[in-house]
Amino acid sequence: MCRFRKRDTRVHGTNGTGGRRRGKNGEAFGLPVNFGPLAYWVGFNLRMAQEAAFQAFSRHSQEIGESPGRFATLTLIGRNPGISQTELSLANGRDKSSLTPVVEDLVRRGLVERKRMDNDRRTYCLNLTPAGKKVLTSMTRCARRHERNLDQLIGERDRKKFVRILKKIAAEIE
Amino acid sequence: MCRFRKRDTRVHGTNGTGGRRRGKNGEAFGLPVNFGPLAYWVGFNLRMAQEAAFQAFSRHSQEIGESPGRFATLTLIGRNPGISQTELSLANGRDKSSLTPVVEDLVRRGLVERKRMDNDRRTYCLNLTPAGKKVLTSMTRCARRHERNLDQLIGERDRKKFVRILKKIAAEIE
DNA sequence: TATTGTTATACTCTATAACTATA
DNA sequence: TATAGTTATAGAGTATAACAATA
Repeated sequence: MCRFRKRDTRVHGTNGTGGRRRGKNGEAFGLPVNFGPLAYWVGFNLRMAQEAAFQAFSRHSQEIGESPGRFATLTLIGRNPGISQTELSLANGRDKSSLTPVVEDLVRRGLVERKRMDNDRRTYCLNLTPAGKKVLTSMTRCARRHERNLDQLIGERDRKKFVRILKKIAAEIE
Repeated sequence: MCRFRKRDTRVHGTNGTGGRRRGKNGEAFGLPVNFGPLAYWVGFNLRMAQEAAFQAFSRHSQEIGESPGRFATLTLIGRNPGISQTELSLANGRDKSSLTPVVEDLVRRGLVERKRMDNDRRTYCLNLTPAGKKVLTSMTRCARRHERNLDQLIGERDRKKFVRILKKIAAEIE
């Protein structure tokens, strides 16, 4: 039988008395969910924060028809003219094969131009087209707005340290 | 023509002189990639840190044959005995349809038991089996190890504030 | 009519391995 | 042999919409 859901009773130990209340038709009354150790663990909260921030940025960037992933790619190409696909894939930590369809899409839409290197015909070098630069500019504007929102939540005083910790985790965890 | 990749020259403005050096066979010499504003933006660093931490935890939890996602699900069921699938999906912010195959898998492997509610035959209530509790225990041990690694990077002094900021982002961004 | 959970389906992002063309 | 990039393919994780059973 499973009529009521027992609440976690670690604090008071009133075994079996604290049921998840439901109406006579079984609907929950919004008894809060117990997250246990997830509530204070870094890993879980890191994931939740990242997902929320990513979704918010997704919504913003949808307005100009690009995805967050495209934004990082365009920025890296813009900042490193002539970068190769392998270098690019190393820079954002993905396999080169994952980059192929992305670059293909950017080329097809006229945002990126791809030329063979003169002295190594295996290698492509990537550059933004004028159209690509324009898209990058508006995505950057969009990202700055997003960053301002984040800054307001974090507070200017803590921001630097916060980013420093994030970098440290990215670089040094295992 | 695209023989050398021009380096971003914002600092010195030596237009065209700083090429990405390559050997005569075209291999790069490890000129560092310029990340531009990505280097200090919260959004990008949040993503990088989360991915690194997630992967590290994935490797740990693979040793006991579970994925990070399963861990959150098991914890929530363990902490909220009798929780329904809809409540569960709300608690970790996914659609209920995404939960179906997960719960199915956990039930099939004997970690979770699923019963219809007496007073609402539409609703399932979920509970851990003894086997499920055992798996949760070893996953929790594994997660605590991971958390200790993160704590070492963050530092005990900054940890609380760091988590507080993460929670704030997750709850309040947009 | 509304809600719980399932199904069918599809999309995004990613990786591995085998391949090609060049070196 | 080794490297740059492509292809074929697969897997994880997610969502939407239509649906059946129940309320």
